Amino acid sequence: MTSRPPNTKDRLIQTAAQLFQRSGYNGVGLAELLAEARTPKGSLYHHFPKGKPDLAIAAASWASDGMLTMIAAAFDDATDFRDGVTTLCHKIAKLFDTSAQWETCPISATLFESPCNGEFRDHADRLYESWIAEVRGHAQRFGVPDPDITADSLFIVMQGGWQLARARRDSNVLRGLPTLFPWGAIRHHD
Amino acid sequence: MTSRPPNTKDRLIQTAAQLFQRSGYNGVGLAELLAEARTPKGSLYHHFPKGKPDLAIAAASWASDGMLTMIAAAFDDATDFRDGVTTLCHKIAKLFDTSAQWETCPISATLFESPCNGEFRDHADRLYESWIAEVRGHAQRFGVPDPDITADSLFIVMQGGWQLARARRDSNVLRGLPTLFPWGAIRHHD
DNA sequence: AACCCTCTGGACCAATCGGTCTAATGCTTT
DNA sequence: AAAGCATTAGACCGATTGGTCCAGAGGGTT
Repeated sequence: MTSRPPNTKDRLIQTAAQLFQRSGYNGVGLAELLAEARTPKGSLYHHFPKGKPDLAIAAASWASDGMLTMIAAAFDDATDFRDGVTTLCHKIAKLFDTSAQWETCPISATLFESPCNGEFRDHADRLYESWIAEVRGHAQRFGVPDPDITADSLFIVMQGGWQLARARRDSNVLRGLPTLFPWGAIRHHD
Repeated sequence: MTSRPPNTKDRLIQTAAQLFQRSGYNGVGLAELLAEARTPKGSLYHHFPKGKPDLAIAAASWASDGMLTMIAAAFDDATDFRDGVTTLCHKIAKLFDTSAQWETCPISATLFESPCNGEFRDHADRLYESWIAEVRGHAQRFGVPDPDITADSLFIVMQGGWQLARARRDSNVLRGLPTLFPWGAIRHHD
């Protein structure tokens, strides 16, 4: 795991991301969160004046950045696009094994059961779209026939794969995803 | 939507399923739930002695049954397996349009952020597995080459597809899933 | 030293949480 | 009619929720 950052704000963000991913936005109380981060309540409302919602946005963004760099790392070292997909799936399978195996997608857990649905939803959409855009870029770079559909498909398969892996408690579901990925069948739908 | 059942217990189950799907298990208070179901608190604890967790299990089971009959209906009227997949995707796209478009998979929303993770998790796994088993049965009936992988794949693609559809607020993502589904590429992974 | 501003520490708050308990209300069976 | 059980109704409870507020600690700058 990442070591505990000395910076109070970052410590809040990271423990929030961690706890929200485990129990969801509404499943984590400020008391638990502050205890875990070893931070008094005053600091929270200094760094995040709007309180819990503010912190949730920041935590989701931080988690999203982690995923972005993981995607980038997988495709930067790849010989072709398919190779990148395979390493990404294995990286995520490892992440699945490392983390508690009942965790949800951090974005979904943090932002998709909010009280103020509007802002949270928009932010979640933007974060997801940034993942897809990152993949799409690499697909284009490797000359994949249909980068848009390809990037969407990878997102779909990874999200669903994580869900099934969690239900089965088996990270091999994730490792098997490249086999399932529709390499030949990619084409536009109306 | 389904009309409000006169039976108090069923009314509790159905409104619970509805609200949990919208806001998650921890996002719904008993006060809101009871008000929506027009039921006093005593009735809840009469029908569900263990309270909220009990009700959540029942609500998830009820929602799961709905999905099972939807799957069965899609494949019973189908000429072949692919046809069944297509109608199922269209049915779910319709469901997506009808329901509020920020809802999660009912099982996941109800059971995956619980306090008592053990029992909830096991129940969620069983419900998901029943969906997959239903699909697998139809795949076998239609002579699909690899029923296990096929059923798993459909689950993965639908779960991920729902997620992307929600992010994009576009049910056509779900309607396009059959195109994406790996019809030719299906084979075993080690 | 005096000042300023960022940040921390935690007491305190109303509101809501899930849950318990008991009285009253039916409906059924004798 | 009387008894008995299933169900409803809601007052009430301690614990916890997210949030406010302010006193003071800490570190620079002058």
